[in-house]
Amino acid sequence: MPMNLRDLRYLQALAEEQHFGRAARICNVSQPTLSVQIKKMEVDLGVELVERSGRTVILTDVGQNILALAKDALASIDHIYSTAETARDPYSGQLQLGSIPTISPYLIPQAIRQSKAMFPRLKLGFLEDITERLNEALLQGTLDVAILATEPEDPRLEVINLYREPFSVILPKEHPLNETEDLDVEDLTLNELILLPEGHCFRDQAVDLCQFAQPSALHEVNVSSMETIISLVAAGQGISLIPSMALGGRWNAGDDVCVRTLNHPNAYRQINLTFRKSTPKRQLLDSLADVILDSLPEEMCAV
Amino acid sequence: MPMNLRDLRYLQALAEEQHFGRAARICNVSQPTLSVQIKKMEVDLGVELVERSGRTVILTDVGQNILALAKDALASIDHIYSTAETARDPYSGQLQLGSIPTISPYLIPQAIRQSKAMFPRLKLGFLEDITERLNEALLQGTLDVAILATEPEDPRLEVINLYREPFSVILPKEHPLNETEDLDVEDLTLNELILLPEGHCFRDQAVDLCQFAQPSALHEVNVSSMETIISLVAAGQGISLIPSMALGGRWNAGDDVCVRTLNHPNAYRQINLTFRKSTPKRQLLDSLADVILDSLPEEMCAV
DNA sequence: TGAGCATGATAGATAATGCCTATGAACTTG
DNA sequence: CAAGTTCATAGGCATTATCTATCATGCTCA
Repeated sequence: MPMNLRDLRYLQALAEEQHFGRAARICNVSQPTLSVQIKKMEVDLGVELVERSGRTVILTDVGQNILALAKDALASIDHIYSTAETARDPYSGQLQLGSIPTISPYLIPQAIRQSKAMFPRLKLGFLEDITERLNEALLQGTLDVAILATEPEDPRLEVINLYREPFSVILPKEHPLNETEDLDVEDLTLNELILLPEGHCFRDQAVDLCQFAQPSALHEVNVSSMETIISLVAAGQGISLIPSMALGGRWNAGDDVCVRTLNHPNAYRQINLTFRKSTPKRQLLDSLADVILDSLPEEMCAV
Repeated sequence: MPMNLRDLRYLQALAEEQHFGRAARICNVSQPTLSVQIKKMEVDLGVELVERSGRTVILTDVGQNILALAKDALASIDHIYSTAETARDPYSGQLQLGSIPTISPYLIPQAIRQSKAMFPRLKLGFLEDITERLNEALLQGTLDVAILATEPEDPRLEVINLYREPFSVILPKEHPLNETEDLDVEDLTLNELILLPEGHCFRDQAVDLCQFAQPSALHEVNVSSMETIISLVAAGQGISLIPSMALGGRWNAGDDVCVRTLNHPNAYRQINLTFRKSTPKRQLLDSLADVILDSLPEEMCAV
């Protein structure tokens, strides 16, 4: 009586529910069935997987370790089914797409609309989060692809380049810098600059670009969207760097903010699709890249 | 009829043998059994896994992809059993140990002898190769631990520091440099130096240390062991850098070579144990590190 | 303290699944 | 074209998972 994938699912459910009856219901089997199978695993492996002492069912240390491996195995199995589905029709199945907050509002709506038109059989899921957590989700398999502005560090990940997005400086209407001809990085002073909080890759890139002596002395503003920052600038609270697409159409709008370009060769970020090298959806992702590039505004230059 | 771990093993055997009958024999089942189960997988997944056309059985593209995932799943299952065994007795089971050529001859024999004494229930396997392939084997799960002189790049790997091993310069008996008081890095000239070929981390570290303007102009010698290099130096063919342990007892031996220390703060390498963060054998590895340190010659300083 | 309830373990019957032997079909080869 | 390989199919058998019913344990609260 060797171990079985079903048993691993039972173990996973039991760990989540901490309750034999509920776990069994989730697995659509009776409680004795689940109890017997767990017991069988314990005999087979020669270790105790769950502590039945007291009211709550808890996994033992070994149980925890084995559960982690069980999840790996089950993830591989899920990938097998997903691979098969993708092979039957590369443009069908599930695709979980992630994106960072400084990209999603300006790119995702159109991209999703276009994708639905181009890939009608595809079930598209979406998740917004910061780069670090999106990378984790990619590696874990929760996500199939993410739109990011940084190169992946993990060797299991790969990219398709999409486009370069220039950085723009935004200033209040009445700001003295509006008089200067060419706007330089040195003109952006540390105590005027409003940036997104830690964790956002755009903040790191802006700080990198400006090469502040004491970046830790930056005025902290706890905002979570570029839109809020634009409002703050419009209200005369400071100046900011923003990715060009966050401007929407406001290139020289009659708003309360002025938009200026920055005189620096590295004042841009490279946007790309990041995904697992081992993904079976490579063909779909190539097409997705095309679709995204098609939905770009004129100002962005594909690279 | 959901997929089964046994089915995955059948698929693996079939891919290896490219023959239903032989694959079945390896799996200890009859040929029809294997045929039926493969067929069932194909129906379940809705894709063709093997091409039966002609004399040879070949996996389809999808089959190849799915096989790779199947191997991942099976590896996780193996790890589950290994984890259970390790939990029953941390000092039992299998341990696959790897090491690079510039370490193994001087460390492994004693280390293995001591380990066998300290962990009598442990089945110890050994593999010598260059760093790159050992790292791959670690990630793939073929290897449990490797003794390396470089920090791992992959985030899934972790280290236990063992000791610092100084570099020594070896010179022929009659070499002019034997007259100089303090031996400096600059004294080692590019056209005299004999190093191991590309791929050996010790070569890279030696080149790094010397900071040659044109490292590509190095005189190439296709030797595969430090011992050969020592012989070449003894024969007056050049000079070399070697890790101290490669000297054995020959610190100031009556050989044909002179051993000198190098006047440079970075003239050493950090030796450590590298292993998967997720290993269940952490406790054993900590003990193994102690055993290895105990078996070191006096000159090495544990760090 | 003891009845009642919740929870997991056990037992025996039943259904599903995988396996084997025997045999058939297709293709290769001499 | 006949013989030999090789894989697929069929039908019976054995194993295994599952179910319902029931028991054992321990907690809760009057």
